[in-house]
Amino acid sequence: MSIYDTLNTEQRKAVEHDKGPLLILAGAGSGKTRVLTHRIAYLMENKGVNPWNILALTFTNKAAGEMRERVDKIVGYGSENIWVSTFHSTCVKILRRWIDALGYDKGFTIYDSDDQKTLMREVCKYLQIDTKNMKERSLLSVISSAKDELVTPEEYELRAVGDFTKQKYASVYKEYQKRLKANNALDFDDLIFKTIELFQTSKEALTYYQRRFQYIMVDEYQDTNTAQFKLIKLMADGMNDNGVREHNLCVVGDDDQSIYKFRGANIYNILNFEKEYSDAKVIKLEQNYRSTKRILEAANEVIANNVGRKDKALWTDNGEGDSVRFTQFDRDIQEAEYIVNEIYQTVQSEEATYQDFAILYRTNAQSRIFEEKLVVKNIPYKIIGSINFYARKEVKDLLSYLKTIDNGLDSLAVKRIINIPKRGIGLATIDKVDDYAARNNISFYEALRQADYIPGLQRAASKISPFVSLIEILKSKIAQPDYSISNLLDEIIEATGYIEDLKEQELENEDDRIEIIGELKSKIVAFEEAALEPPTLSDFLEEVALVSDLDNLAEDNNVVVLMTLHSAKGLEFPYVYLCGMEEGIFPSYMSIHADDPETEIEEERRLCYVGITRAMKRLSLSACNQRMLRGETQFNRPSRFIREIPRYLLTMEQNPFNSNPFRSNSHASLVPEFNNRLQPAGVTRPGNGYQPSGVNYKEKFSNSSGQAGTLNNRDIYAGSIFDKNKSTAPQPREFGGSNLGKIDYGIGDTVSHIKFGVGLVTNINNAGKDYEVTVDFSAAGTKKMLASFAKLQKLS
DNA sequence: CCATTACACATTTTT
DNA sequence: TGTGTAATGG
Repeated sequence: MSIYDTLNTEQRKAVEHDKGPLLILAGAGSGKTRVLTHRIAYLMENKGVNPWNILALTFTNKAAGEMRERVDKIVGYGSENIWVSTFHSTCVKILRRWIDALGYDKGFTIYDSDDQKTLMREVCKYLQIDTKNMKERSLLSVISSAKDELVTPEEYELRAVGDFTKQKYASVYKEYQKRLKANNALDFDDLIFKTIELFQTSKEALTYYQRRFQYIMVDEYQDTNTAQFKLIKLMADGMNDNGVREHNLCVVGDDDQSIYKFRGANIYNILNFEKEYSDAKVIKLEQNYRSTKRILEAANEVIANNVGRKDKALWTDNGEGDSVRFTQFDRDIQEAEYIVNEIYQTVQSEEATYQDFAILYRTNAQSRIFEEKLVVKNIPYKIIGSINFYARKEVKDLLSYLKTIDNGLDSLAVKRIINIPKRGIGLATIDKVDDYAARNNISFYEALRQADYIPGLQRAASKISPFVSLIEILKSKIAQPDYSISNLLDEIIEATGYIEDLKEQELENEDDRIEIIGELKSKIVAFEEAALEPPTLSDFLEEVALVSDLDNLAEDNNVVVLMTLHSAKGLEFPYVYLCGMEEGIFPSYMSIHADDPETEIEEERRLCYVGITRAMKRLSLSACNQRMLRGETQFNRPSRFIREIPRYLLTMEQNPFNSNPFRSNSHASLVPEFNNRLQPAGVTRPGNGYQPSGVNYKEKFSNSSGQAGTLNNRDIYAGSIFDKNKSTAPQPREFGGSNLGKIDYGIGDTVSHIKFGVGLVTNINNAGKDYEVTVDFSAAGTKKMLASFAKLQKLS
């Protein structure tokens, strides 16, 4: 029995396809990762393909990591030579080696969206652009789209002739790009763009990678943009050793799960793949292994409302399963309370554990209310997205120190920290230094070093020099062999008094912030420990630039996860709650009122399809008649997507709280007209006659009835089965983290530290809200550390 | 230079 | 509602 015996016919066909372009249309849950990994194994084992010649591209680190793991498992020897990584890190790897051909330094830094915005603010200031009319974000998205479409600033300028606005954009784009280069920095889009530029500039580089990557595989192909496609095409266009162009390009995707058009994903990459490669073979994977029949049929019915999709019919051998449930609540708080309570009950009954549940919503703003209820119920949870760990203030500050030490050319980082903690260096000073730097064509940091010569600085210069010496000292430390990145971080925190400064500011969530610094430290230590050779500071900063918190999902084990539908793509959960199924929320107000609502609604529908197909066992949909949005109450009708699910698949629940008898009547008009088929039909797709009205219920309701204004929380909660008084409980943000305030060891105890190993506690001082612990480590000597920070484990 | 306050603003966002 | 930026006065 071979590993390929477990594949179905189509999967097997895909796995055994070895030469020439291949498009795999893989429906949700059809085992596409399995196919990719098995195909890699097959190529190596049966076709003698050298692992060195295989490239597998994904969009997320998580996907790359999972594929790597699975490939390692089934391939065995030689798997480490297979190049499995994300588009962006692939490009970084290539650029680190060759980018000097484009006039950049190989030690370039990568700017995240925050950095981009800061840089854009500088650009706007310089070009005297009123950011009230042209917002940084929209300018950045113009530039991003240009880069996605491979339009250079020069080309953009040429195309802008005669169009005032576009000319403005062109000058912004030009200046922005100029400054990136001056900072020796690339933004995310540049990583792709510059790699293509490299390939077009250096024949040597292109040929090198074409020869190397004889077999290319691309996951989530529907999400590729024009630039990414160009990149793939360039690499896949090489000749093999016999001078033949084989185009051994295998792309896997699902046009129904294309949900990133707003970010430049070009759906025609997948729809027109066969036109681009006329000899392409197409294989459809239509058997779903994930969901029950009912869930899958609901998904199929919804997505069938889209036109212009590749014809597909997902089916499953799984059981019928429970019926899909749609629950209508009066208010958003009830929705949250009900769902959280149900999760609690289900776990109590030992039917499931917390990690089996996902709460999915359209916008991040919807998470808050669930978080409140989860805290009250003491249920461990994790919110994905909203604020990226690496986007937190404290983390950005400390990383900016590391960046400054690593690459003085990154002026953004230097400017960020020059007055953190406060050194009495203000905007006026920074402007003067900036001026001087620009005039002398040197970097901001270099200008700081020459502060004494900058005219008009007198007093400020004396404040600058200690900062420069500090950075120089730290630079010399990290240059020493055996001096680790975590040592450096400690040194930075100590030398700058960062934590003390944080405490002095007396911010309300001080503990959280300190905990976050501890987390950063752990991440650095973990990174250092995972590396085979001691990693450089640049290595670490690069890693940081390319990770998101979705990547760390596996770290927290038994928690309920909350995330947007976008973040949920590629994941699966036994129990899925799809909440906020309301017109104006999902589909979003923006899509309903877009210039081209048809297209935008289709993207929302694909998002809905993604959401539904995340569920394995049970799917619960819910909507609320009224919800608080940005401080005002909104009244929304249930989502059109609910109506697109045939009635026979759904169990309807009306306001299970049923606390206020008159309410259920007053809202009778909110019950959607359903696709009233009571029996399954064949391959039907009747238009159900529904016309998107685009009219928010808010108008209708407030015109026809004044009741809304007379209701308050008390009315709704009267007779509630839940205790409303609990909702004011204190709110820890996440579980499993800090033990702040209590430590389980004392003087004389033996403890272990993640890095320093085992040691004896010799002293403990009460340092405000934290403890300063002195430990005598057998290997590392005596160290003083903050308890919240060091995460010491008691051994005896 | 820094703290306070007023004000605008708010889809989704793998990297 | 709640956050992050711009304007203001000390």
